[in-house]
Amino acid sequence: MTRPPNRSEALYARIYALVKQIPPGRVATYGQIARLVGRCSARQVGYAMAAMPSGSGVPWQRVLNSRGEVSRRSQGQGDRTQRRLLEMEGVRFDDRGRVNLREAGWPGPDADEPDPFGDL
DNA sequence: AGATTGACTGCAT
DNA sequence: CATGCAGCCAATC
Repeated sequence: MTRPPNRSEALYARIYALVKQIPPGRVATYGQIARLVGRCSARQVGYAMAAMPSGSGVPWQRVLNSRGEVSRRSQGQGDRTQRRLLEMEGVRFDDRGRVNLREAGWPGPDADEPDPFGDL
């Protein structure tokens, strides 16, 4: 049979699958996704996002950096679009353009629902 | 095969 | 809390 799929492709598929599990109004970090996927660094997650075709159904806008901020893109105004999409979902940014990960952070794939007592 | 870049992160200053 | 530097893995030249 043909040779097995490249590790990179499987890795990308994993990343996309996890990002798809992030519920609206929540955000995750590159490092968080990387750890959930395993054997993957945050850079690969960012790279996967950049290599992802538009319209793939992946809520890429819900992935932020470890500081809870929208990462600056090398090209285009994608970062602006990302922030707008998140605000539209109810994610609030402070004056410095940062999101409170303690509040809007995605708990994980096993807790896709926010806790009812999530008030600190 | 070596060097450079990239939607990153953690630690030191 | 802002800035700087090293580590990180894959893609591109």
